[in-house]
Amino acid sequence: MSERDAPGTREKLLMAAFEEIHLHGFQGLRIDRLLEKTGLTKGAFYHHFKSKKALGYAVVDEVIARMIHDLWLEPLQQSADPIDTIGTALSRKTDILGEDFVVLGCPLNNLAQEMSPVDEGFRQKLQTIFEGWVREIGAALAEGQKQGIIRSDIDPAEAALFVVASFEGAFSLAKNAQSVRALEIGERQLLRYLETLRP
Amino acid sequence: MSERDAPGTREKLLMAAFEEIHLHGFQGLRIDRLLEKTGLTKGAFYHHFKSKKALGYAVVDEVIARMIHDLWLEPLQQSADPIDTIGTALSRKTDILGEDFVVLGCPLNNLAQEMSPVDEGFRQKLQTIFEGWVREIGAALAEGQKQGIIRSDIDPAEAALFVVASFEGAFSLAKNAQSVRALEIGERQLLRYLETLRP
DNA sequence: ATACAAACAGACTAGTTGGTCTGTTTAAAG
DNA sequence: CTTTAAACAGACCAACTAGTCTGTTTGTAT
Repeated sequence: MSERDAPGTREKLLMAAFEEIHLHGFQGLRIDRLLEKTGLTKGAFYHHFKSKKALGYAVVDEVIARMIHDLWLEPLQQSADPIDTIGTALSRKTDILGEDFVVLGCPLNNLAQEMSPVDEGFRQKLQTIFEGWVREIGAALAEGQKQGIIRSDIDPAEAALFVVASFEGAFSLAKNAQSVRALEIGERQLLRYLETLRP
Repeated sequence: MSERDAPGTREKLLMAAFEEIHLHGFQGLRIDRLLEKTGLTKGAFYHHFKSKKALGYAVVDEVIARMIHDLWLEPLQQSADPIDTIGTALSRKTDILGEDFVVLGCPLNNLAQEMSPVDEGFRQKLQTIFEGWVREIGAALAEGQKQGIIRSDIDPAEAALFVVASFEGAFSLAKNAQSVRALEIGERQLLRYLETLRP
């Protein structure tokens, strides 16, 4: 148990920063509060991160990107039926994340809404994540078309974007209403839409 | 042409504040920049508004609420076919508002995402607007059911929430992508969903 | 004309916050 | 055991910004 643990300290700052950003947004993130929360000091922080913005970028690259990957992209990889996979991915959200998490909004979309007009670097990083997300769903739908379990007259890329858009929209409404209800309704109606993609 | 025009000055501040909030968010709104933009001074501002927050509340109540009303609620009132009305309302957005407006995001959703976790007063005001919006679409769909032009086995309230959620979600993606494309795709797929509500 | 209150003008203040800078401690190599 | 650089500690700084406060101007009622 060494007192000095560079990778551990960095990770602690990253995770605490993710929580604080989820709670207050990036601009609402206070370095002092972060240090109080982690029990660290300015010296430690600025040793690991060049600036507050650099911390934000790291949260996007290392925390949020991985989260989307684990919850959405990974399950879609080995999937027989994309519609089923999306359906279970959707319904699992509320269970895994919990109501307290949900009413804070989607971390990806929160940051995108807040920072994309303010900082081009944030925007590009977040856009990359969105694009990858849509691309993978689109690919899964296209694969479904090949297998004949999805109608051939729909555009997989457009349908994929709609899935992400609807999900994020319902998440937004849930956040503002401070209730998971909107997200649940959104999921139900989104599944209804997805079923219309079957032959 | 009087120099002193209280209602005019207030209106000028309101509209400029709306633009600045649309550009930078409420927390990114700078009073000094607002005054520079309007050619007014601190004295004028704090004569008309008790605080920055009071200005924000006024923008929500008087600018954003009216905007939703004019673009969504009004058209739905005298409407024979709600699905058609929603469809034209959707497609008109890009035309009326223009690309420059669209890539800044939906003013309502922007503010909701930013402020609902930060300030309960904002959250409640914005929630009231969202609820009214969903309620009116739901009422139009229910009326459509009565007339037999919409399936009776769907829940109008849930479908209405999904319409708003999808629209806002697509708007969000468009904002982050800095392109109207996502919004157009979202509209197209949303219309596809809406058509499945017909008998 | 005069009084008076509303409508401003603008210098100044106080609190906040990201970032810096000097100095100290730990770990690991030689 | 020394040495050296990474890993901290924490006081301090400088910039920014909402809000205040005193004073001035304008419209208007009497």
